[in-house]
Amino acid sequence: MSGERTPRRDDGERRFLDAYDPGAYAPAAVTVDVVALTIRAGVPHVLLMRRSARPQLGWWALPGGFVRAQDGPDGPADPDLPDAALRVLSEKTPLPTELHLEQLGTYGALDRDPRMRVISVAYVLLAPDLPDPETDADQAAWIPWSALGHGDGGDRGGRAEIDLAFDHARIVADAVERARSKLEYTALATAFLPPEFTITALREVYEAVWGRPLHGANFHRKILATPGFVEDTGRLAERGGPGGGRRARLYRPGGAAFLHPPLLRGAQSSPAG
Amino acid sequence: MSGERTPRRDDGERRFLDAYDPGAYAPAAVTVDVVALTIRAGVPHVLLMRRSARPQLGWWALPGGFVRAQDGPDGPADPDLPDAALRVLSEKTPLPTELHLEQLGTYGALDRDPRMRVISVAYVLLAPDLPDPETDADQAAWIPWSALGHGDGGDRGGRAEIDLAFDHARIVADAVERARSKLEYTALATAFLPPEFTITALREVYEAVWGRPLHGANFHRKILATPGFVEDTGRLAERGGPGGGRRARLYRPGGAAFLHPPLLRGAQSSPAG
DNA sequence: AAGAGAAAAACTCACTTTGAGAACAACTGG
DNA sequence: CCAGTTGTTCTCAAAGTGAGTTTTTCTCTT
Repeated sequence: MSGERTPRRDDGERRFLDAYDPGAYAPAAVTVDVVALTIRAGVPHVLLMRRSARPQLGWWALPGGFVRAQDGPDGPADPDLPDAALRVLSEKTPLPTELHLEQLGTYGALDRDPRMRVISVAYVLLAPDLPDPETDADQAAWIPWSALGHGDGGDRGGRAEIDLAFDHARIVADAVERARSKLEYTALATAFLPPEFTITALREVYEAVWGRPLHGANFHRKILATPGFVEDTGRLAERGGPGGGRRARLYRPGGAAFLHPPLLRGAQSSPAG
Repeated sequence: MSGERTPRRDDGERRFLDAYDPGAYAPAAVTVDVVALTIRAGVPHVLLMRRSARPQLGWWALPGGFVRAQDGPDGPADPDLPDAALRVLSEKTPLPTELHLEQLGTYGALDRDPRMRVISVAYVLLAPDLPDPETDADQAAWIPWSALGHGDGGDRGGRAEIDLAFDHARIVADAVERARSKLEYTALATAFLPPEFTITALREVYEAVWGRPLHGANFHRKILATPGFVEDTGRLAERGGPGGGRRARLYRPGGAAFLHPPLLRGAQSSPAG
């Protein structure tokens, strides 16, 4: 059992905490930045905002803001970092009901913000096609990855057309790589889709994120052979394709979080020779 | 090209920065905690320290400390977070020349430290068998994972004998899971070994971290078939096993960071039937 | 020096998974 | 009804994996 070598909190502890002065340390500003990813018409996009304040006024940047460490005039403290990420993002764009949020990493280089030492905790949000942000008109927009230099799967030679503020280009690059590799080992691709979807729609998510075509028949076989990835609803899509075609079966996400075995991007290749 | 929609820094920017007051935000304390992992005699260990200050005086905890946001009386500012992690750890134990350091995640729940809002950036450090910390005698020690409830590969039913301070048990659990999954997809196992090693030593790393035996012959075949995992030195180990046995070939880490295809823990199974 | 036992490395074989393409089924639009 | 399109199933060769056996080369003992 526990407890023998691990003392419990006692009166001395309580007295210490009452007398503690939280001002006696070198502080830093802590922010959260959110890399919101979605897929629109088969093309992966990231949500960016034009900075409306200095520094780097007018540059494209990730939505973000300061973590509320304590209760204050702006509102109550953020209970945890994911709460801060969702709060900050919801202040800029409406949030979908279904979403996946995960921590990406924390960036804290001395010179990453010219104002002061800023430690930024970055989050990745995956969501089905979201409405255009209605707040602030063209101050926020969904930008295709390709405009940031992440066009193809290997990021080979892609040059960015848009420069981002601070070190946000690096953060977006890390988020894109995170999404690409997570699709290999987890069932996360369904986070980009509505509650019910076809295998073809699922394949198009993989193709969009990885930036290359997959073999439809093999993909189909693999998905159905992976336990817990998808679950058959028993129903069919309303219509076939616009130019004809069989109606596709509808699936919903299965319970599995991880894929065993994984769906490797290095292995599966294009149908075109 | 860039620049058309992205204004460059101008005089207004410079004037803004000169007038900026860094005190006008709600601060939080930022710390780094390091989960140092190594393998001693086939058993994975983590470096823990007994807290010598309140709160939770006397409890086992991860080595850590405050990030130096700016230059101050204690020393110069940490240029980046990894620098802070290495500085903090080197203050408590000698560092090896070869090591792997990667960010694990950031923990910032409101109540994780009773003193104040503390945002902690956790790092994982993998290193070959390190000497015992000589500073402070029994204030720091290498503790086997099993004492923390991470004995077997699946963490099924393992109960911790040692409770950790704050949320450090959770951080260690995340680090252990990170190490276990990284061994599947990367060549990181060599970070636990000296510059030259045998395939058997490499297999023992996997067995220690995953907590289960692997099939030696298949492991051998798989390692040699994975391009860039290891590189033959052409030399042999000094001696065979203590009770006889062929001398093993010596390898060094290959250039590859990722394994294609991966070495899955779910797939490979024990030789005993 | 010879032989028993031990460890590393190579080999065998059945089974599974994968890549590539062909075939079949079910639909749309004319 | 027909041509074209899309979803689904099937086939087959190649590659990879799990399990066990065999061969090689050591150490230790007698």
